[in-house]
Amino acid sequence: MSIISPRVRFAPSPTGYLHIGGLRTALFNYLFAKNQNGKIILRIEDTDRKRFIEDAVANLLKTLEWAGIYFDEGPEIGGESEPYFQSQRLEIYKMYADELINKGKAYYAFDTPERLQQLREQQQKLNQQTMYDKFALTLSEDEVERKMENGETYVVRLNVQPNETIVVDDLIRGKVEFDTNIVDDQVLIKSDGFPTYHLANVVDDHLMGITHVIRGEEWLSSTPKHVLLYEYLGWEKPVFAHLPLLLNPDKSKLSKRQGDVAVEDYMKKGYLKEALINFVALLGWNPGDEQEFFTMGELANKFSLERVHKAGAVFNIEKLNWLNAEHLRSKPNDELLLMLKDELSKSYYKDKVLADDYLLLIIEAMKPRVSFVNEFITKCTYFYTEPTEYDEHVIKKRWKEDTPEQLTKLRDNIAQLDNPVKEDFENALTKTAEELEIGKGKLIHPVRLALSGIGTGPGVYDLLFIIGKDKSIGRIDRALKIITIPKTNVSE
RNA sequence: GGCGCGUUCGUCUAGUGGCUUAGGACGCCGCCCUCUCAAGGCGGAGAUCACGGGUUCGAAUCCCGUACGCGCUACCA
Repeated sequence: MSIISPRVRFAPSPTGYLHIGGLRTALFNYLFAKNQNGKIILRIEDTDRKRFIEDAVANLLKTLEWAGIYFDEGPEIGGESEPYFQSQRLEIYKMYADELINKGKAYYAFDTPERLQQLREQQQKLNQQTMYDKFALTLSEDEVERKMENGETYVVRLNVQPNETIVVDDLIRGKVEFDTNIVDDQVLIKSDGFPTYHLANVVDDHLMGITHVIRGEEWLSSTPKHVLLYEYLGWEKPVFAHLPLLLNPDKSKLSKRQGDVAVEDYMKKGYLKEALINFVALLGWNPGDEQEFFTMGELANKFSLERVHKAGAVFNIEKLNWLNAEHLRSKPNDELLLMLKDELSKSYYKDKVLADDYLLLIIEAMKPRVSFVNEFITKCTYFYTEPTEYDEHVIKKRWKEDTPEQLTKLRDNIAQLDNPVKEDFENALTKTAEELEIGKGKLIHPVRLALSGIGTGPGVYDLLFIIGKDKSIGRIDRALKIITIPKTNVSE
């Protein structure tokens, strides 16, 4: 006898892109499966024909793969529970709907949308829960048969038995009770023959051997319907775990308008998958100790549903940015090189020929100063092109009356260097300062300005070495020509 | 309106009756390091634990109520 290893599923509907909340749900399912040595299945819930979107599935698959979430079974992978598209499982749902009808647990209904609408409005006016009034149950068998023969459109509805209490035992929230008097006779099969989510997800979860249903909290309210379905069909229920929602800064459910919600948006903005995964994992889950930086493997090792908490979490971009920088810094330089080259090929400097060794020097120098890969370019354009203008504030602060003379001297000393390394530049600068009997700062800041055009960045000796002797001299000469001393800088 | 869920620093969170003068992280501020900016190190401000009642010798932690927020309330998922 062996303990049944868990089987979980991620069951998105193909809406065209992967929502960040969907990524979180997928991730928690994935981490749970990995942690428990179980299997994770991808199932496409495409039962809404009105919302069919071309290429949505391909997109979903691509994004999930980018994120590093891999499935044991699903579209393109296959598995013992094929097919994994609900739209290809229509006969199965029909079969179980028939079984429910035969058991008296479901029934045909022929109501017009207009009548349903009216009913709803009436109930709302009376401050009642809006739900179907079981009118179709008053029809005689003959009437039903006649209507069917006439080809009237119909739906199949769940026949909820009144005056019962349904207890949903949720792993995260504990026992949640519902009164069946306010559980609606949910449509199971729509008039187009497609099942609704409620029927399809229960049937598939059972047939696919799903042991744990891990999904967003928005499903908690309809779980009693699912529980009823399991009971009416005589099936064992899975364990339910409803995840807290991801929220906008104003605490409403995370949505467009208030920021990016598609995983692809974050891909495009240059976020690392490692950072996004790490960040999203920490939204609603914590390891119980003080670790914040995680790799996917570490997450899988430590993950447990018991440590998922109940309240919704605001998506806090600042922390994501910090994690992105952390993950970026944790990467080896040769990996960053590949990423930088890719970024470069899409940039203004795409036609520039740059040696790997040169780029590696930039990476080394800029690594602690960037949060995103593209900042290896945008925060230090002076490594790719000569500065054309010089920061006025820096000129005002650092470029004094005697600066040109001092810089010229430094330039001359540098010119004498033969194949200099970083230390040679440092020695040259120290020597110049001594000869001039001035502090090194008098030279350092103007040189930086001349080389980079700005007042911040890596150490000047690094700058000199990376940019190189000849180009450095050229830039100093150019700065000497262009920068004029503002009146306020003239001493006395 | 009905039903359900939730509520600890601005944000993510620790906390499961005494270990808590409520801990950590992001962000913010300061100091150190230092040629600048970062990174790093150190420190600081920041939460009457939504509110009101209980229970208890003792409650952020248990119970009840209220408020607020959110979700669901479709032949969407």
